[in-house]
Amino acid sequence: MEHDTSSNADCRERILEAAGEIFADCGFRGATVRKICERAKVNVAAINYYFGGKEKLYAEVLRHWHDFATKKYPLLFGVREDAPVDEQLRGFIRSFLFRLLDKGKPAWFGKLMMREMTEPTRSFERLVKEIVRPRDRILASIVQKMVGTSVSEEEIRLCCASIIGQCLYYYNAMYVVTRLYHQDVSKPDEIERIAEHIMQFSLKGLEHNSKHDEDRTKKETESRTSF
Amino acid sequence: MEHDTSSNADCRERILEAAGEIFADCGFRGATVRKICERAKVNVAAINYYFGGKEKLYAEVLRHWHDFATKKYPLLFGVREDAPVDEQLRGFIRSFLFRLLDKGKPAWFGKLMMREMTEPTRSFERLVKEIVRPRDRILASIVQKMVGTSVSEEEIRLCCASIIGQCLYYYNAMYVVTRLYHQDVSKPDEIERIAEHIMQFSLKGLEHNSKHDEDRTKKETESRTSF
DNA sequence: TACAAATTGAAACAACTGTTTTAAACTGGA
DNA sequence: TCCAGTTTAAAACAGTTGTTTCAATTTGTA
Repeated sequence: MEHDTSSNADCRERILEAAGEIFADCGFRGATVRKICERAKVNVAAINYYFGGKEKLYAEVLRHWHDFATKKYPLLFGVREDAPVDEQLRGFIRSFLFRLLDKGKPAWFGKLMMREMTEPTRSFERLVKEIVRPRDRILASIVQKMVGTSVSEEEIRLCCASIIGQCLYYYNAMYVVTRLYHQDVSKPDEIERIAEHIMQFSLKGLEHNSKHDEDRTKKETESRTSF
Repeated sequence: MEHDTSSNADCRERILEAAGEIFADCGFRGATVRKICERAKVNVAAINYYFGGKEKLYAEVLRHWHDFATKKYPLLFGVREDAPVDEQLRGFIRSFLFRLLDKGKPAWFGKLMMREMTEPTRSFERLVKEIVRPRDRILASIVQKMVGTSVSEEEIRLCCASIIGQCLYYYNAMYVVTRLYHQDVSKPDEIERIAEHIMQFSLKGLEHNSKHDEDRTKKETESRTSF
């Protein structure tokens, strides 16, 4: 029979589960097929049999756990698109943080994405096109609504970067935060507190731009690349 | 002769140079002794002869390039400790960004540090104690001066995280920024622009927290806007 | 010059990598 | 029951890893 997309749920599922954890923990290169197979309790040949190789398994893992993450934490955390922009931004930040910091399966995809950003594999291009860019567009449109139309494209990009950067920090520097402050950033209460701080910090950061735009337009017009 | 700390400058130096680049590019696990030796134009046995193994070489590389980075980009970018706190913060941000984004050797240590944070090696503990914690203390004291004494330790930590997070973003998401906006974040002009944005964004973010402190009009007159 | 120590070079080592092979075990329909 | 087709299992494969061995070469010094 065809062993392409959706048969042999048992073994296949077990491999996807084990691979999700191992890839998230060790990265693509650091994860070994033997480690994955041991955790999934299957023979080393199973990965090649079901997925056709380590790389194709990795691509499947990305797909599988992205669906899972999207289902558990929608992009705006359930906030409706016609809600006040402030609420939309808060939803975005909370979703982004929970996807990265929540314990276990929900965070697997976030970790994989993070690894793709710092050391891309062959899946990078697809991920940027299908996942990063759409999300970036949504955040940019939220920011745009908050700062007004007189702010340049580039400054909106910088503001988006400031927001995303604050969120990513808690994942990237997780070991440091733990070591330095003995703070567990994966507890839901803590995530909520962090989210609210980033929300308030960014609200003020954005407000600045919306009031000052006329002073700085002369400096930025040179490098404006609108589409 | 003793081949312990500072002899055989030629071969040793060449290995440190090559290893700095390869480790920064590929990480500890990703870098192979053969790749390093090939670039350094030495035999594969040289690393074990001069440093006693890959791991000890790595520790030496961290030491060596940290000294280099500190010399080229001091912690506050040359701003004196008695300068206005705003200037100190600006110096800190510029130093942090240039250390990460500047091209070639100056960035090697920043990249190695970043890798240590996301996937620690045996050098992690020492780096946190000797480098991360002191730097964190300096930033915290700057932030403390800016927001006043009535702000809790935890809120200062959150603010420091927001500042560092914004800086780290441009390194961690470098591939994404390049792909998404075709923007080269390693050009000095661009780094300066990013630094100034983070400076302004953070100034407002901090101001929010110190809203209840009234006595802070002396050094920030240039950037007072809303409220 | 002579000689012991330091350095280099090529080959080999054992451990580990992803993948393939080969055969045995299982499965479900005739 | 039988038996093709599917799935599992163990072993082996070729390639790479960090490290070691050991002889050849270079170096410093008396």
